[in-house]
Amino acid sequence: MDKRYDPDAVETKWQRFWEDEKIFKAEKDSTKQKYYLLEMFPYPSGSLHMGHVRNYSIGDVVARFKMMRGLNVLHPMGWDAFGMPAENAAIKNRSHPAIWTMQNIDHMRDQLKRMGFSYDWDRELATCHPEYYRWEQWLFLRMLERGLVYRKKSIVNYCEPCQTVLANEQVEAGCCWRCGTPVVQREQQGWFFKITNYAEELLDWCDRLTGWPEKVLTMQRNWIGRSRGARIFFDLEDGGGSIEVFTTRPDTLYGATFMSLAPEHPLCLELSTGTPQEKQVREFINRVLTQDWQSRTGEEAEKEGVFTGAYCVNPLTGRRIPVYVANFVLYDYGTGAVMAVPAHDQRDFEFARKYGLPIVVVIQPDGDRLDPATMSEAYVDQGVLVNSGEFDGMDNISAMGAIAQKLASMGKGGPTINYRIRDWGISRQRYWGAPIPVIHCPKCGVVPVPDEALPVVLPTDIEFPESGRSPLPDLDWWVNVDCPACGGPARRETDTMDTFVESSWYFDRYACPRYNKGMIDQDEVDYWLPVDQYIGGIEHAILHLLYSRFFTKVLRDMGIKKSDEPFTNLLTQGMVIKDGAKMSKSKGNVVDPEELVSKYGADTVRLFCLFAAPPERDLDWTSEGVEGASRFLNRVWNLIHQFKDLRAGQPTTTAEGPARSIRRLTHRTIKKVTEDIETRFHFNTAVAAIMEMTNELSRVDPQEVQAKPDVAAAYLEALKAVVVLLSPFVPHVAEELWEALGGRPGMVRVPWPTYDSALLVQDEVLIVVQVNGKKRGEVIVPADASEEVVKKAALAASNVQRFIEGKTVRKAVLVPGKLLNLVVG
RNA sequence: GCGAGAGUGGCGGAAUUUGGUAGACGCACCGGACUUAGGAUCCGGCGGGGCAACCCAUGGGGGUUCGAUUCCCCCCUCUCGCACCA
Repeated sequence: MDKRYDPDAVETKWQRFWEDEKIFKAEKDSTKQKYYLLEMFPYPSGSLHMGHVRNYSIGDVVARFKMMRGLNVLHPMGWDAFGMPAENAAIKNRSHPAIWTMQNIDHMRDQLKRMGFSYDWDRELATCHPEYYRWEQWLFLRMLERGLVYRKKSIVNYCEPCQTVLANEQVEAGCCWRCGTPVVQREQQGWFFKITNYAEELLDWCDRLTGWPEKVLTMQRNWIGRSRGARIFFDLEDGGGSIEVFTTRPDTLYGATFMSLAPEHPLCLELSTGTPQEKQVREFINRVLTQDWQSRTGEEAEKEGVFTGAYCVNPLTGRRIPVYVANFVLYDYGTGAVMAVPAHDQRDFEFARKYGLPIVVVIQPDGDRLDPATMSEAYVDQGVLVNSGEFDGMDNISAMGAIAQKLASMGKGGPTINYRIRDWGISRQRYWGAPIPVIHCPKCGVVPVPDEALPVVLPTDIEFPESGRSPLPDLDWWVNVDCPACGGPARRETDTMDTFVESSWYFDRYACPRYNKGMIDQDEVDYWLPVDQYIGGIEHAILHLLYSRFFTKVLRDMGIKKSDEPFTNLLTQGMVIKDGAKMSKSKGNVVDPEELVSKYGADTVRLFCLFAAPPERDLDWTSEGVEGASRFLNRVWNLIHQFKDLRAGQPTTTAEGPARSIRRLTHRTIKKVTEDIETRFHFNTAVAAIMEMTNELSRVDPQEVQAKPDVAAAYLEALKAVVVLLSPFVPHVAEELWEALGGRPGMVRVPWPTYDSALLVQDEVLIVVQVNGKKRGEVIVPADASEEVVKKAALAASNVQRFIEGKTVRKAVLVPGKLLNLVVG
């Protein structure tokens, strides 16, 4: 394979070598600094797409680079193997989700291997394997013991086509994150993880995740949504308890003139039942609750409501205020009830105007007097309190605290912090997922499956029903069990866990994938975790990344993991675009990686992915660009083969001349490539620098290389550098060329080159001469020339003279080694 | 509406970290060489205007500076995220 570059032969050869030699096997070694590099594991959908190839190519550069830097690198791969597409495919092909999944895994594993990624395949795991999810079930039971799991009846998001409940995080703009169908609300029993217990910590740590993109942190902060305010109890007029509200504006309490409840709020019906309002309230609630999400919350949605017939009492004014049901109040947020202050909240203002409710101004802006009768919108800014009893005259910011304190002393509420984040609903009425390990006993209630009975294996000996409905509830032999507590007849839980549960801790399991004495081998996890660099798509900015952070904190608090956070650094890569749109089957613009690899080889495909754009940006796919990458590799191949028999000693040159220029080029490029990879992940500019270097090397006269020993030595050093610098990007062809140059196979064991800064300095430098900031000439001066010397040379340049003729040089600004600006006037 | 990011040749993108020759590298295109042939390869050109000296040019407008793609202010456009959050 000497003459022509044959990617297929080269790649097969080296992939076999890496596998045979177990080059990428990672082992704990406390004497070495570890580096845990992780890319988000794929869902085994059938075959690799370009997004995967890009993600994993980026990761592979980092992995190989860190290996060459001498770090002990853990770079694992596995499968996010539970999930709905498997069920859909099973229905379509009259097959079984497990078979479909396993076939896909086999195919995609081959594809990954064909790409030459540096994974330690001995650590491969699949989340649908009972030996994986048994520990997830084990953790579920521990969380249950610690009160971090609970079951409740609640109004949940339900996706009809997917026939399952969705967590809040899994609803995007009112639609299912997976299939895009609008979700409907449903009341249902389900299991929840108490992520709200960690809301505060999850938020606080956002400030300490300095290795994460600000964009992702902002999204997480908004999702958690902390707001400072007060809780306030409004007693119901007719005895019978009170309505609790949360408000960020306790300073406006004296202006609260009515109360608004979310239609889902149980009090709506409770309060109206038996009153003349009952019928109207029922009709209103029914209408709102059956409305789809779009029309209820869309921009044009009008604020509407109905009086419930009940009154409650403003705790500070003692005034009775009517209780309304209002369509714009969210049951999910705060307490599902809002004190309405029409003068100082735009929604309440509109609502009050519509239904003729009183508007009381309690905040007056500086130098203005608001009049409820003439106001055209709510006043929401700062001001001084009026109509507020003892608080009159106080600025509203101070009043927030003062009023909250007053409420606390009255036992009617007090200062509080509210979070937007809800608990994580993990129940899924689906088959292809990890069974929730509990048993329902008519006598004992919910009984945990005993640890020794784990795993609760998902029965695979089933006929998958065409309806798509989970077969589990109908599997009598599986469902009917003896209660572990009383021994009486009982039923298994038939909900399975949200598949995001599996992906919330797989990175821990990679540290000890075959450990069978527990979920986590602490020694291994303490050594490898946290993940030093995580790489994946931005689409997981909230879901997966937030859940994983939560799990890490739970495991830490259980004492089985030390890290506070799972991922120290996060890189979110852009999408792969073609013809201006994301690659998708429906758009018909998909490019199949497998076809490309068989046409050009994996190295070319990898190189293009890395060269065409920096990782965080979208990558515009062009077939011409791939051709370009392929051409470059051919040029490198030919260049190396032209000189592979060159024999030369160690380069030692220091005197100016061709050898010195070549060495300067080499060391300049080493510096550039190293910095681009290490500090910025700017692989596109790193590759560009190597291209520039090879371009310059091919311009050197081969006869001169052969004839002069010092040039030959410098040239050989340069060629080796090109190959080494390229090796993280295009590892197969690099190994082949390295071997041709007499190097030992296994380039990740070759130390990454360092540059000699002494070689970067030049004896003579080019100084750009500007006159009044515009370039007027260049001069070459000795590198150590004084300002006087440079100035003299500059003034002597003929073009410069034209621009200063007849004028005085008022000032000269010298940027050493670069530029001289003459200010004339 | 709010928040974040981005606007540079025909295209993808450099230079923004530290203000210092704008357009690296690649693609496309044009010309040439080799050739029976070239869609292979190699060499050269390639922001716009001008014969040239030069002038203009980094979304638009202002500002700071000897000097601004880079810093500051205003505006426009695009992308992404959130969107009645009380």
